[in-house]
Amino acid sequence: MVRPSLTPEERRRGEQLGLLLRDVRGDRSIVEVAAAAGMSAETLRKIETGRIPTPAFFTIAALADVLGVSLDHLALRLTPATPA
Amino acid sequence: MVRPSLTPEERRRGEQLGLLLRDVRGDRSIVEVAAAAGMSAETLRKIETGRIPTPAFFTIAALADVLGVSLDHLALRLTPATPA
DNA sequence: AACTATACCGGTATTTGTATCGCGCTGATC
DNA sequence: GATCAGCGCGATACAAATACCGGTATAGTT
Repeated sequence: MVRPSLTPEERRRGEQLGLLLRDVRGDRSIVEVAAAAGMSAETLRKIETGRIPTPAFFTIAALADVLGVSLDHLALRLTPATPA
Repeated sequence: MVRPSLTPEERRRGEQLGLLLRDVRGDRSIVEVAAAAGMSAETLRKIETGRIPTPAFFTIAALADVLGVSLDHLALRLTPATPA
């Protein structure tokens, strides 16, 4: 009747997204990228380390824009099972 | 020093996303699409009507997948000013 | 050694996302 | 005209997203 806790799989998915984003960031600093995407460095750090497993759509969109990656590219690599 | 409230622009952006999604849904029922995307009909309804201005990334990704639209397609039409 | 920059983590605070329930409305069918 | 299904909204409940602060660690510079 309320919002259920995130499943381990959802958390894993968040980790994957984080790893992917971190990889794409490359040498650029967290502070720089976060500022460019209009978010705090803490938030970006948590996203990259998977401690924010289900970030907001526009947050990821801004990041993808700054990092020069396609959203579809990100999503495709992260739609694991999604069974039934 | 805490999480600030959403700006009117962010809310407008959420409305735009909702309109876009509703448009793409076309004739299919909310119930059907929501079920296919793994979410409740209420949630989809709120997203479409802009009452959830900043939905989760994976939620939109699942919807985009079900509706057969590109995430980049959605994001591009919604990155309004984002100046400086 | 002191300083600086970058990164990580834990805690705290507030807003938002998501789910369920209940009520009202409309349209179709009986 | 009563019933039923589907859509919409408001209220309620809890978990999560995001931001800021303080502390810690590591590496590079002077």
